[in-house]
Amino acid sequence: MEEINASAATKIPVASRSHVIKKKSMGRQKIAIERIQREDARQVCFSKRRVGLFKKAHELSVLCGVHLAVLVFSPAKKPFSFGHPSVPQVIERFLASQSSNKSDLPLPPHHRIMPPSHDANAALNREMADLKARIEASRKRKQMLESALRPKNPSISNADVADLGLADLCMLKGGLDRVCTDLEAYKERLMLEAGIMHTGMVSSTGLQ
Amino acid sequence: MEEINASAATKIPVASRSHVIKKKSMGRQKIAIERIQREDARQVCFSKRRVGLFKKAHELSVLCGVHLAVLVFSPAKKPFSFGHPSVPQVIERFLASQSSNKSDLPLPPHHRIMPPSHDANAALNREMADLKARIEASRKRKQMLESALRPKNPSISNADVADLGLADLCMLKGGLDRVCTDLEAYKERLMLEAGIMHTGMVSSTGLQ
DNA sequence: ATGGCTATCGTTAGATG
DNA sequence: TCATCTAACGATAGCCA
Repeated sequence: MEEINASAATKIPVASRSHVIKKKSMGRQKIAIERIQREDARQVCFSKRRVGLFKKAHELSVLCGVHLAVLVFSPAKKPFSFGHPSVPQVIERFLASQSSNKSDLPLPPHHRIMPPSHDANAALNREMADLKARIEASRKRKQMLESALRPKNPSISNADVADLGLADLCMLKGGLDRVCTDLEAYKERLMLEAGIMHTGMVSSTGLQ
Repeated sequence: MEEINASAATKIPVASRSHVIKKKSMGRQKIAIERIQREDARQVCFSKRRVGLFKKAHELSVLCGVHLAVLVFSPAKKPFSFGHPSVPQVIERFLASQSSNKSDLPLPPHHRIMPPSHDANAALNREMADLKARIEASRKRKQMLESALRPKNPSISNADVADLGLADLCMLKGGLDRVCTDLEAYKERLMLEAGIMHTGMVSSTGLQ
Protein backbone atom coordinates (compact mmCIF):
# COMPACT_ATOMS: atom_id res chain seq x y z
CA MET A 1 0.00 0.00 0.00
CA GLU A 2 2.60 2.49 1.01
CA GLU A 3 5.22 1.72 -1.54
CA ILE A 4 4.51 3.14 -4.90
CA ASN A 5 6.16 1.20 -7.65
CA ALA A 6 7.31 1.98 -11.11
CA SER A 7 3.93 1.57 -12.69
CA ALA A 8 2.61 5.05 -12.41
CA ALA A 9 4.73 6.92 -9.94
CA THR A 10 7.53 8.11 -12.12
CA LYS A 11 7.92 11.47 -10.64
CA ILE A 12 10.88 11.99 -8.44
CA PRO A 13 11.24 15.71 -8.85
CA VAL A 14 12.60 17.35 -5.78
CA ALA A 15 14.24 14.49 -4.04
CA SER A 16 16.41 13.40 -6.91
CA ARG A 17 17.76 16.83 -7.59
CA SER A 18 19.34 17.24 -4.26
CA HIS A 19 20.33 15.10 -1.41
CA VAL A 20 19.03 17.54 1.15
CA ILE A 21 15.95 19.44 0.23
CA LYS A 22 13.38 20.45 2.67
CA LYS A 23 9.98 19.53 1.40
CA LYS A 24 7.39 22.23 1.46
CA SER A 25 4.94 19.85 2.96
CA MET A 26 4.94 16.39 4.34
CA GLY A 27 1.72 15.88 2.50
CA ARG A 28 -1.08 13.96 4.02
CA GLN A 29 0.03 11.68 6.78
CA LYS A 30 -1.69 8.53 7.80
CA ILE A 31 -3.55 8.78 11.05
CA ALA A 32 -5.28 6.21 13.19
CA ILE A 33 -9.02 6.47 13.56
CA GLU A 34 -9.10 7.36 17.21
CA ARG A 35 -9.89 10.50 19.11
CA ILE A 36 -7.48 13.29 18.23
CA GLN A 37 -5.86 14.45 21.43
CA ARG A 38 -4.72 17.93 20.50
CA GLU A 39 -7.64 20.24 20.86
CA ASP A 40 -6.81 22.58 18.00
CA ALA A 41 -6.02 19.77 15.60
CA ARG A 42 -9.30 18.14 16.51
CA GLN A 43 -11.19 21.32 15.79
CA VAL A 44 -9.48 21.81 12.45
CA CYS A 45 -10.09 18.22 11.53
CA PHE A 46 -13.76 18.61 12.35
CA SER A 47 -14.12 21.68 10.16
CA LYS A 48 -12.51 20.05 7.19
CA ARG A 49 -14.13 16.66 7.51
CA ARG A 50 -17.54 18.10 8.20
CA VAL A 51 -17.37 19.87 4.86
CA GLY A 52 -16.11 16.71 3.22
CA LEU A 53 -18.91 14.65 4.72
CA PHE A 54 -21.56 17.10 3.57
CA LYS A 55 -20.05 17.12 0.13
CA LYS A 56 -20.17 13.34 -0.01
CA ALA A 57 -23.76 13.40 1.12
CA HIS A 58 -24.65 15.96 -1.49
CA GLU A 59 -22.99 13.94 -4.22
CA LEU A 60 -24.79 10.80 -3.17
CA SER A 61 -28.14 12.53 -3.15
CA VAL A 62 -27.57 13.97 -6.60
CA LEU A 63 -25.88 11.03 -8.26
CA CYS A 64 -28.45 8.55 -7.08
CA GLY A 65 -31.40 10.88 -6.60
CA VAL A 66 -32.05 9.76 -3.06
CA HIS A 67 -33.28 11.43 0.08
CA LEU A 68 -30.85 11.75 2.94
CA ALA A 69 -29.99 13.82 5.98
CA VAL A 70 -26.82 14.36 7.96
CA LEU A 71 -26.89 15.77 11.47
CA VAL A 72 -23.65 16.72 13.19
CA PHE A 73 -22.83 18.41 16.45
CA SER A 74 -19.51 20.18 16.50
CA PRO A 75 -17.11 19.81 19.42
CA ALA A 76 -18.53 23.16 20.50
CA LYS A 77 -22.02 21.58 20.56
CA LYS A 78 -23.13 23.59 17.61
CA PRO A 79 -25.53 21.76 15.28
CA PHE A 80 -24.82 21.43 11.59
CA SER A 81 -27.04 19.69 9.12
CA PHE A 82 -27.47 18.83 5.51
CA GLY A 83 -30.54 17.34 3.92
CA HIS A 84 -32.08 16.55 0.60
CA PRO A 85 -34.76 17.49 -0.12
CA SER A 86 -34.71 18.95 3.40
CA VAL A 87 -33.65 17.87 6.85
CA PRO A 88 -37.12 17.91 8.42
CA GLN A 89 -38.62 15.98 5.55
CA VAL A 90 -36.02 13.26 5.79
CA ILE A 91 -36.29 13.03 9.54
CA GLU A 92 -40.05 12.77 9.31
CA ARG A 93 -39.82 10.12 6.67
CA PHE A 94 -37.28 8.21 8.66
CA LEU A 95 -39.32 8.29 11.84
CA ALA A 96 -42.35 7.24 9.86
CA SER A 97 -40.43 4.35 8.38
CA GLN A 98 -39.50 3.27 11.88
CA SER A 99 -42.97 3.33 13.32
CA SER A 100 -44.48 1.79 10.24
CA ASN A 101 -47.95 0.71 11.13
CA LYS A 102 -49.41 -1.28 14.00
CA SER A 103 -48.83 -0.05 17.49
CA ASP A 104 -48.27 3.43 16.26
CA LEU A 105 -51.62 5.04 16.63
CA PRO A 106 -55.25 4.21 16.11
CA LEU A 107 -54.94 2.48 12.83
CA PRO A 108 -57.67 3.37 10.39
CA PRO A 109 -59.73 0.30 9.68
CA HIS A 110 -59.36 0.63 5.97
CA HIS A 111 -55.63 0.45 6.23
CA ARG A 112 -54.70 -2.98 5.08
CA ILE A 113 -52.78 -4.61 2.36
CA MET A 114 -54.44 -3.85 -0.89
CA PRO A 115 -54.13 -5.55 -4.19
CA PRO A 116 -51.77 -3.36 -6.18
CA SER A 117 -53.89 -3.42 -9.30
CA HIS A 118 -57.15 -2.22 -7.85
CA ASP A 119 -58.07 1.35 -8.63
CA ALA A 120 -54.67 2.71 -7.79
CA ASN A 121 -55.85 6.28 -7.59
CA ALA A 122 -58.52 5.81 -4.99
CA ALA A 123 -56.28 3.56 -3.01
CA LEU A 124 -53.47 6.06 -3.12
CA ASN A 125 -55.75 8.83 -2.02
CA ARG A 126 -56.96 6.88 0.96
CA GLU A 127 -53.48 5.85 1.89
CA MET A 128 -52.22 9.36 1.52
CA ALA A 129 -54.86 10.68 3.86
CA ASP A 130 -53.96 7.96 6.22
CA LEU A 131 -50.29 8.81 6.08
CA LYS A 132 -50.97 12.47 6.61
CA ALA A 133 -52.99 11.67 9.67
CA ARG A 134 -50.18 9.51 10.90
CA ILE A 135 -47.64 12.22 10.35
CA GLU A 136 -49.77 14.65 12.26
CA ALA A 137 -50.19 12.19 15.10
CA SER A 138 -46.49 11.55 15.09
CA ARG A 139 -45.88 15.25 15.38
CA LYS A 140 -48.20 15.57 18.33
CA ARG A 141 -46.63 12.62 20.02
CA LYS A 142 -43.20 14.12 19.67
CA GLN A 143 -44.37 17.36 21.18
CA MET A 144 -45.96 15.54 24.05
CA LEU A 145 -42.82 13.61 24.71
CA GLU A 146 -40.66 16.67 24.58
CA SER A 147 -42.89 18.74 26.79
CA ALA A 148 -43.12 15.84 29.18
CA LEU A 149 -39.39 15.79 29.44
CA ARG A 150 -38.82 19.51 29.85
CA PRO A 151 -40.47 20.12 33.24
CA LYS A 152 -38.31 17.41 34.75
CA ASN A 153 -36.15 18.50 37.60
CA PRO A 154 -32.61 18.86 36.31
CA SER A 155 -31.23 17.72 39.61
CA ILE A 156 -32.34 14.21 38.84
CA SER A 157 -29.23 12.24 38.20
CA ASN A 158 -31.00 10.05 35.72
CA ALA A 159 -31.98 12.93 33.52
CA ASP A 160 -29.55 11.73 30.92
CA VAL A 161 -31.06 8.32 30.85
CA ALA A 162 -34.52 9.72 30.52
CA ASP A 163 -33.36 11.93 27.71
CA LEU A 164 -31.64 9.14 25.93
CA GLY A 165 -34.57 6.86 26.29
CA LEU A 166 -37.00 9.31 24.89
CA ALA A 167 -36.22 8.92 21.24
CA ASP A 168 -35.48 5.27 21.54
CA LEU A 169 -38.87 4.84 23.07
CA CYS A 170 -40.39 6.48 20.04
CA MET A 171 -38.73 4.04 17.79
CA LEU A 172 -39.23 1.10 20.04
CA LYS A 173 -42.91 1.21 19.34
CA GLY A 174 -42.21 0.07 15.83
CA GLY A 175 -41.62 -3.40 17.15
CA LEU A 176 -40.03 -5.97 14.96
CA ASP A 177 -39.67 -3.51 12.17
CA ARG A 178 -37.54 -1.29 14.31
CA VAL A 179 -35.49 -4.11 15.71
CA CYS A 180 -34.57 -5.20 12.25
CA THR A 181 -33.60 -1.70 11.25
CA ASP A 182 -31.57 -1.11 14.35
CA LEU A 183 -29.74 -4.34 13.97
CA GLU A 184 -28.99 -3.39 10.44
CA ALA A 185 -27.60 -0.09 11.60
CA TYR A 186 -25.51 -1.73 14.27
CA LYS A 187 -24.26 -4.31 11.86
CA GLU A 188 -23.17 -1.48 9.64
CA ARG A 189 -21.47 0.19 12.51
CA LEU A 190 -19.66 -2.92 13.59
CA MET A 191 -18.47 -3.62 10.12
CA LEU A 192 -17.08 -0.14 10.03
CA GLU A 193 -15.41 -0.57 13.37
CA ALA A 194 -14.05 -3.94 12.49
CA GLY A 195 -12.83 -2.59 9.21
CA ILE A 196 -11.64 -5.08 6.72
CA MET A 197 -12.81 -8.30 8.11
CA HIS A 198 -14.07 -9.91 5.02
CA THR A 199 -11.09 -9.35 2.86
CA GLY A 200 -9.89 -12.61 4.27
CA MET A 201 -6.43 -12.21 5.66
CA VAL A 202 -5.91 -9.27 7.89
CA SER A 203 -3.32 -8.63 10.48
CA SER A 204 -4.97 -10.64 13.19
CA THR A 205 -5.19 -7.72 15.49
CA GLY A 206 -7.38 -6.05 12.96
CA LEU A 207 -8.41 -2.52 13.61
CA GLN A 208 -5.78 0.06 13.00
CA MET B 1 -2.03 -8.06 -0.76
CA GLU B 2 1.42 -7.59 -2.10
CA GLU B 3 1.21 -9.99 -4.96
CA ILE B 4 -0.56 -7.40 -6.97
CA ASN B 5 2.43 -6.59 -9.08
CA ALA B 6 3.30 -10.23 -9.52
CA SER B 7 -0.14 -11.09 -10.77
CA ALA B 8 -0.08 -8.09 -13.00
CA ALA B 9 3.14 -9.24 -14.56
CA THR B 10 1.66 -12.66 -15.08
CA LYS B 11 -1.12 -11.34 -17.15
CA ILE B 12 1.03 -9.31 -19.46
CA PRO B 13 1.13 -11.98 -22.18
CA VAL B 14 -2.27 -10.84 -23.30
CA ALA B 15 -0.99 -7.42 -24.04
CA SER B 16 2.23 -8.66 -25.58
CA ARG B 17 0.55 -10.47 -28.37
CA SER B 18 -0.96 -7.29 -29.59
CA HIS B 19 0.63 -4.09 -30.64
CA VAL B 20 -1.95 -2.24 -28.66
CA ILE B 21 -1.22 -2.30 -24.98
CA LYS B 22 -4.51 -2.90 -23.32
CA LYS B 23 -4.74 -1.73 -19.76
CA LYS B 24 -6.46 -4.01 -17.36
CA SER B 25 -8.57 -1.20 -16.11
CA MET B 26 -9.29 2.35 -16.97
CA GLY B 27 -9.26 3.06 -13.31
CA ARG B 28 -11.56 5.56 -11.82
CA GLN B 29 -13.03 7.93 -14.35
CA LYS B 30 -14.16 11.40 -13.65
CA ILE B 31 -17.90 11.81 -13.53
CA ALA B 32 -20.10 14.83 -13.30
CA ILE B 33 -22.17 15.27 -10.18
CA GLU B 34 -25.55 14.80 -11.76
CA ARG B 35 -28.14 12.08 -11.66
CA ILE B 36 -26.76 8.85 -13.07
CA GLN B 37 -29.01 7.76 -15.88
CA ARG B 38 -28.27 4.07 -16.12
CA GLU B 39 -30.34 2.33 -13.51
CA ASP B 40 -27.85 -0.40 -12.66
CA ALA B 41 -24.93 1.99 -12.48
CA ARG B 42 -26.95 4.20 -10.17
CA GLN B 43 -27.72 1.31 -7.88
CA VAL B 44 -24.10 0.22 -7.78
CA CYS B 45 -22.96 3.75 -7.12
CA PHE B 46 -25.42 4.04 -4.27
CA SER B 47 -24.22 0.87 -2.64
CA LYS B 48 -20.60 1.90 -2.76
CA ARG B 49 -21.05 5.50 -1.79
CA ARG B 50 -23.45 4.75 1.00
CA VAL B 51 -20.78 2.62 2.64
CA GLY B 52 -18.21 5.32 1.99
CA LEU B 53 -20.44 7.98 3.51
CA PHE B 54 -21.08 5.93 6.62
CA LYS B 55 -17.39 5.28 6.98
CA LYS B 56 -16.65 8.99 6.74
CA ALA B 57 -19.29 9.69 9.33
CA HIS B 58 -17.85 7.07 11.62
CA GLU B 59 -14.37 8.48 11.25
CA LEU B 60 -15.56 11.98 12.00
CA SER B 61 -17.42 10.87 15.10
CA VAL B 62 -14.37 9.02 16.41
CA LEU B 63 -11.65 11.45 15.41
CA CYS B 64 -13.45 14.43 16.83
CA GLY B 65 -15.60 12.70 19.41
CA VAL B 66 -18.80 14.24 18.16
CA HIS B 67 -22.38 13.11 17.92
CA LEU B 68 -23.82 12.67 14.46
CA ALA B 69 -26.42 10.81 12.47
CA VAL B 70 -26.83 9.94 8.81
CA LEU B 71 -30.17 8.93 7.35
CA VAL B 72 -30.34 7.64 3.79
CA PHE B 73 -33.12 6.18 1.69
CA SER B 74 -31.95 3.89 -1.05
CA PRO B 75 -33.31 4.17 -4.59
CA ALA B 76 -35.49 1.24 -3.55
CA LYS B 77 -36.85 3.37 -0.68
CA LYS B 78 -35.16 1.28 1.95
CA PRO B 79 -33.92 3.28 4.93
CA PHE B 80 -30.31 3.08 6.07
CA SER B 81 -28.89 4.89 9.04
CA PHE B 82 -25.76 5.40 11.03
CA GLY B 83 -25.47 7.24 14.28
CA HIS B 84 -23.13 7.91 17.11
CA PRO B 85 -23.90 7.34 19.87
CA SER B 86 -27.19 6.27 18.33
CA VAL B 87 -29.52 7.51 15.64
CA PRO B 88 -32.48 8.23 17.93
CA GLN B 89 -30.34 10.11 20.39
CA VAL B 90 -28.92 12.36 17.73
CA ILE B 91 -32.29 12.99 16.13
CA GLU B 92 -33.75 13.83 19.48
CA ARG B 93 -30.92 16.17 20.30
CA PHE B 94 -31.18 17.82 16.94
CA LEU B 95 -34.92 18.34 17.21
CA ALA B 96 -34.47 19.72 20.68
CA SER B 97 -31.87 22.17 19.41
CA GLN B 98 -34.32 23.24 16.77
CA SER B 99 -37.36 23.55 18.96
CA SER B 100 -35.77 26.28 20.99
CA ASN B 101 -36.14 28.55 18.03
CA LYS B 102 -39.37 27.67 16.36
CA SER B 103 -42.29 25.43 16.96
CA ASP B 104 -42.20 22.15 15.19
CA LEU B 105 -40.74 21.67 11.78
CA PRO B 106 -39.78 25.03 10.33
CA LEU B 107 -36.38 25.14 8.80
CA PRO B 108 -33.57 25.92 11.19
CA PRO B 109 -31.82 29.26 10.79
CA HIS B 110 -28.39 27.76 11.05
CA HIS B 111 -28.73 25.76 7.90
CA ARG B 112 -25.71 26.55 5.84
CA ILE B 113 -26.22 24.01 3.18
CA MET B 114 -29.76 23.49 2.14
CA PRO B 115 -31.26 22.79 -1.22
CA PRO B 116 -33.01 25.93 -2.30
CA SER B 117 -36.71 25.56 -2.00
CA HIS B 118 -38.25 26.45 -5.28
CA ASP B 119 -41.74 27.62 -5.99
CA ALA B 120 -44.84 26.19 -4.45
CA ASN B 121 -45.41 23.88 -7.37
CA ALA B 122 -42.10 22.19 -7.00
CA ALA B 123 -42.68 21.87 -3.29
CA LEU B 124 -46.03 20.24 -3.87
CA ASN B 125 -44.55 17.92 -6.39
CA ARG B 126 -41.86 16.91 -3.99
CA GLU B 127 -44.36 16.28 -1.29
CA MET B 128 -46.48 14.23 -3.60
CA ALA B 129 -43.53 12.18 -4.70
CA ASP B 130 -42.46 11.80 -1.13
CA LEU B 131 -45.86 10.61 -0.03
CA LYS B 132 -46.10 8.19 -2.87
CA ALA B 133 -42.72 6.83 -1.95
CA ARG B 134 -43.86 6.43 1.61
CA ILE B 135 -46.95 4.61 0.53
CA GLU B 136 -44.88 2.23 -1.53
CA ALA B 137 -42.42 1.66 1.28
CA SER B 138 -45.20 1.25 3.78
CA ARG B 139 -46.85 -1.38 1.67
CA LYS B 140 -43.65 -3.32 1.22
CA ARG B 141 -42.83 -3.11 4.88
CA LYS B 142 -46.19 -4.41 5.80
CA GLN B 143 -45.87 -7.35 3.51
CA MET B 144 -42.41 -8.14 4.77
CA LEU B 145 -43.54 -7.88 8.35
CA GLU B 146 -46.49 -10.13 7.86
CA SER B 147 -44.64 -12.74 5.92
CA ALA B 148 -41.87 -12.64 8.48
CA LEU B 149 -44.23 -13.00 11.38
CA ARG B 150 -46.47 -15.72 10.06
CA PRO B 151 -44.08 -18.65 9.79
CA LYS B 152 -41.94 -17.59 12.71
CA ASN B 153 -42.35 -17.30 16.39
CA PRO B 154 -44.34 -14.11 16.88
CA SER B 155 -42.90 -13.43 20.30
CA ILE B 156 -39.41 -12.32 19.44
CA SER B 157 -38.33 -9.83 22.03
CA ASN B 158 -36.01 -6.93 21.61
CA ALA B 159 -33.79 -8.18 24.34
CA ASP B 160 -33.34 -11.49 22.63
CA VAL B 161 -32.38 -10.01 19.34
CA ALA B 162 -30.15 -7.41 20.88
CA ASP B 163 -28.52 -10.01 23.02
CA LEU B 164 -27.88 -12.34 20.12
CA GLY B 165 -26.49 -9.53 18.06
CA LEU B 166 -24.28 -8.48 20.89
CA ALA B 167 -22.75 -11.84 21.58
CA ASP B 168 -22.39 -12.67 17.95
CA LEU B 169 -20.84 -9.43 16.96
CA CYS B 170 -18.60 -9.20 19.98
CA MET B 171 -17.31 -12.65 19.29
CA LEU B 172 -16.82 -11.71 15.71
CA LYS B 173 -14.89 -8.68 16.66
CA GLY B 174 -12.82 -10.32 19.31
CA GLY B 175 -10.55 -7.49 20.28
CA LEU B 176 -12.64 -4.36 20.29
CA ASP B 177 -13.61 -3.68 23.82
CA ARG B 178 -15.11 -0.36 23.04
CA VAL B 179 -17.61 -1.79 20.64
CA CYS B 180 -18.65 -4.39 23.13
CA THR B 181 -19.03 -1.70 25.70
CA ASP B 182 -21.15 0.36 23.38
CA LEU B 183 -23.35 -2.57 22.56
CA GLU B 184 -23.60 -3.52 26.19
CA ALA B 185 -24.77 -0.02 26.95
CA TYR B 186 -27.21 -0.19 24.10
CA LYS B 187 -28.61 -3.44 25.35
CA GLU B 188 -29.02 -2.00 28.78
CA ARG B 189 -30.79 0.97 27.34
CA LEU B 190 -33.13 -1.27 25.45
CA MET B 191 -33.95 -3.29 28.50
CA LEU B 192 -34.39 -0.22 30.61
CA GLU B 193 -36.82 1.21 28.15
CA ALA B 194 -38.60 -2.05 27.89
CA GLY B 195 -39.08 -1.71 31.60
CA ILE B 196 -40.35 1.81 31.22
CA MET B 197 -42.73 0.65 28.61
CA HIS B 198 -43.98 -2.06 30.83
CA THR B 199 -44.76 0.47 33.52
CA GLY B 200 -47.25 1.95 31.20
CA MET B 201 -45.96 4.72 29.04
CA VAL B 202 -46.14 3.24 25.60
CA SER B 203 -47.58 -0.17 25.61
CA SER B 204 -48.37 -0.94 22.09
CA THR B 205 -47.83 -4.26 20.48
CA GLY B 206 -46.94 -6.73 23.12
CA LEU B 207 -43.44 -6.21 22.08
CA GLN B 208 -42.31 -8.53 24.79
C1' DA C 1 -12.51 29.59 12.30
C1' DT C 2 -11.30 29.70 6.93
C1' DG C 3 -8.51 29.19 3.05
C1' DG C 4 -4.41 27.79 0.36
C1' DC C 5 -0.68 24.67 -0.35
C1' DT C 6 1.58 19.94 -1.27
C1' DA C 7 2.42 15.31 -0.93
C1' DT C 8 0.20 11.44 0.24
C1' DC C 9 -3.63 8.63 1.52
C1' DG C 10 -8.18 6.92 0.72
C1' DT C 11 -12.19 6.38 -2.42
C1' DT C 12 -14.35 4.66 -6.27
C1' DA C 13 -15.71 4.17 -11.71
C1' DG C 14 -15.47 0.79 -14.73
C1' DA C 15 -14.47 -3.76 -15.81
C1' DT C 16 -14.39 -8.53 -14.47
C1' DG C 17 -15.44 -13.18 -12.10
C1' DT D 1 -26.22 -9.63 -7.11
C1' DC D 2 -21.97 -8.98 -4.95
C1' DA D 3 -16.92 -9.27 -4.44
C1' DT D 4 -12.53 -8.03 -6.49
C1' DC D 5 -9.15 -5.51 -9.08
C1' DT D 6 -6.87 -1.48 -11.10
C1' DA D 7 -5.83 3.17 -11.91
C1' DA D 8 -7.30 7.55 -11.55
C1' DC D 9 -9.55 10.89 -8.87
C1' DG D 10 -10.70 13.23 -4.77
C1' DA D 11 -9.99 14.17 0.13
C1' DT D 12 -7.00 15.80 3.65
C1' DA D 13 -2.83 16.04 7.51
C1' DG D 14 0.29 19.16 8.45
C1' DC D 15 1.87 23.66 7.79
C1' DC D 16 1.34 28.44 7.03
C1' DA D 17 -0.97 33.08 5.98
